[in-house]
Amino acid sequence: MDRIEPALQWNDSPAACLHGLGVSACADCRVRQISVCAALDPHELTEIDSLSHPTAFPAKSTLFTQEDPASAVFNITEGMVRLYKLLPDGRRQIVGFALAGDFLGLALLDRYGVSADAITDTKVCRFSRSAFTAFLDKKPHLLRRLHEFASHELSLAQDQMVLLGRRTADERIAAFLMSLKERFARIGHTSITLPLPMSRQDIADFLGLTIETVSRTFSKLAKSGVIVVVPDGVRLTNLAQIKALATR
Amino acid sequence: MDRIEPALQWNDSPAACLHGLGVSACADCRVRQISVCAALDPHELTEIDSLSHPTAFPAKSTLFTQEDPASAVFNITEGMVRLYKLLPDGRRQIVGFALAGDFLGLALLDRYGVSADAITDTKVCRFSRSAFTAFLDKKPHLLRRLHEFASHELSLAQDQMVLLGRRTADERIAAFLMSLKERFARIGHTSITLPLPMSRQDIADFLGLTIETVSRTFSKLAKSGVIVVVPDGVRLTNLAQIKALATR
DNA sequence: CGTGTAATTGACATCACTCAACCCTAGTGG
DNA sequence: CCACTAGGGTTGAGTGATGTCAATTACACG
Repeated sequence: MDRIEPALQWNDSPAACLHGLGVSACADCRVRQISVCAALDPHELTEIDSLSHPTAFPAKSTLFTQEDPASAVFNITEGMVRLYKLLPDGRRQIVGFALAGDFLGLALLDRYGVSADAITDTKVCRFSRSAFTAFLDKKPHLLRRLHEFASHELSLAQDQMVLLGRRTADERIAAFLMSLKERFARIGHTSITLPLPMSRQDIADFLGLTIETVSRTFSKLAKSGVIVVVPDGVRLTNLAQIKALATR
Repeated sequence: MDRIEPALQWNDSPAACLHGLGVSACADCRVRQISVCAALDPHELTEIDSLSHPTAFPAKSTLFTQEDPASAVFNITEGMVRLYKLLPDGRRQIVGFALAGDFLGLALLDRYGVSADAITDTKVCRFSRSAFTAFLDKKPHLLRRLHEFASHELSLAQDQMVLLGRRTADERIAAFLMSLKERFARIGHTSITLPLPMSRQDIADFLGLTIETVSRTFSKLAKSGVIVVVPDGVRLTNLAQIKALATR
């Protein structure tokens, strides 16, 4: 499932860099077609390849925090990342889960504004922000693609506002499962068994609930036969029902 | 305060168009410096001027709804607009209030995805989406500015997720007042008396609360001397306290 | 001076939260 | 091989912040 060219060895240490090993990552990048890079022609691909620093982050490591100066931007090629904001007293709101094909640092601002941790082992193409923006200045079609990505993010954020402001716990869980399922489908994972690599606490902090409410709601849905809770995931046994809950 | 050139007569009917009356709106546009148009040089300004359809929407009229094909984009020059999403059962989440200088239709998608109503009498520069995107294709620096606007919107949306997911009613109201005050300051209104042209129901639907909770919270803050509720607004008599509540 | 709409206030209900106990699994070390 | 531990997850009992329903007030408008 997670095919990696034998020559393409990813280092386990955080921020390990493969650039300069004679490995052409872009040429056989599995997420190229769905990432921002789809806007680039073969020649441009070799150009950006030379700017790219393939990097691996182990599970639970930090990509950046909300106060960090945004020195780099990231194209996720594998894994899952949580993006979140912390309040001074420790309350946390996860604003999104980023998957393969997603781009971090869209805003191109001086500070990230959100923190990002790898949930699973994660691989990214890292670019220095200055190099990336310089490249961007020469490639309006890439900027256009970046804008489309940002617009899509904004649209997801608006959906999440509806969820957080106006939906019940049941509906939040159902909508979460549906949207995650759709996102996994987009990157080629179409099983009705939905992997949930994040913790219950992560789900709670994404949905504006407590861990206990998340757990109880899973149990309730399981008892009514809509889902089956399995290790590190759920089977969506009654999709119609979940969809009904999610869009109600 | 709301200076209008005498020659620049705005029609009261919805979607009234002034283009072709020999009125050059851009030349003396009050929001040019803070809107997306700040990216344009004088020559480009005359170009976009010829694409612009100055339009007035009376209070309570609809600019567009979430299902509408996005045939136009809008630059708000005056007034206030609510942007919201409706669930099938009528629950509503306001995802933002748009003020002078804000741009509607940033995503450049086929559907708006959100609905927009004028709260006060509102004036906009309307552009057909096809004409605007065609213009955009020739002006990468305008696209860059549009992207900055979208990124800023995304950042606001993330802040709103924190508010909706993790803050108490008191904190939501305080944060709402602070952020609205800052936005009004940006467009030149710096008084400690903050106009609230939207209804309590609008505020409730923005903050994920009920109208009663909004009303009670205003009363509570007023009783503790932090604000004074006045017709169509509030006086922020203890800014430090409000800021403390808002950022806690 | 009535009428209608928005806002406020009060009384009560409820959904989700808090606090606490318990369970399950994986890892560790005897 | 099994006892022990630690961390994450589940479940239960009780509480509380916010929602619901209803009555009252304030204000704008004819």
